Amino acid sequence: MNRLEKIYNLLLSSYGKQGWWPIVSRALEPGFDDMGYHRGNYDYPSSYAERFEVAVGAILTQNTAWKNVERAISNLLKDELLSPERLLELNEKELANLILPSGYYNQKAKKLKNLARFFLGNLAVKDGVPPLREELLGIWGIGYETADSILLYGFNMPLFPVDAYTKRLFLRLGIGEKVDSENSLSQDYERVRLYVEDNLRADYRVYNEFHALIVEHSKVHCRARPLCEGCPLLDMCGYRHQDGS
DNA sequence: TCCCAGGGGCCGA
DNA sequence: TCGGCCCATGGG
Repeated sequence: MNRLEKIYNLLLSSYGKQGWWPIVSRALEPGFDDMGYHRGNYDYPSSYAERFEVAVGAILTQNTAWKNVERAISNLLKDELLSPERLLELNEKELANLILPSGYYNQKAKKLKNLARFFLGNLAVKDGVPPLREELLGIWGIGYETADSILLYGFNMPLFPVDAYTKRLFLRLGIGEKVDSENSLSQDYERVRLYVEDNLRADYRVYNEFHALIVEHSKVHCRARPLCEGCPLLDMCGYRHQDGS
């Protein structure tokens, strides 16, 4: 077992399966909890509408707490606006107003419009065929992490999204040669992504859980101001924590 | 009051 | 290429 597999197993046994990606439109349905997290079924998303919802969420959650994203998505669902066709019928101001709780609403309104145009213009996506990563990256408003999140969580492609949490965690664990910055640089991004994909089984369910587990771990223990007491990775972490433990 | 949150684009050096 | 800045609401 390599180091990354060990970390994965420790996080999984500590926090359990995370049930990502939450599908707000299915909250409280059988197999989903009140937030839309599934209960161990990786066959979701299973429809065009659900894949689009994942992609919308991936944009709305950029540098934003999911709770606020949930509010924005609920606003769209309430008026049955969560489809490429309906989103494009809105003008940017109307859309911005609906997604206001997610922050950056003017930028994100533009991004969602671009996303909707892409979904409408790509017939294969309608049948569940994943778009090319390069296609997504060509859309204004979709960067590396958002593209990989859409492909992993929306289309079950084995790509590992690298977020700020991952870089911070790896930095503290001393993983990787030159993960020396918490800033998002494209070279750093690809280096970390390939490192994970080279060291974990190429299984979308593994990447799904690992990314979600890192987010959870980063909220509970490996926060900006770390809470090292009780950290499941403490034994293998070289980070000098300041809580005296 | 300040920090942080499941980033990305733009611009000047 | 890179560093700095902008975008913005909401919770702790």
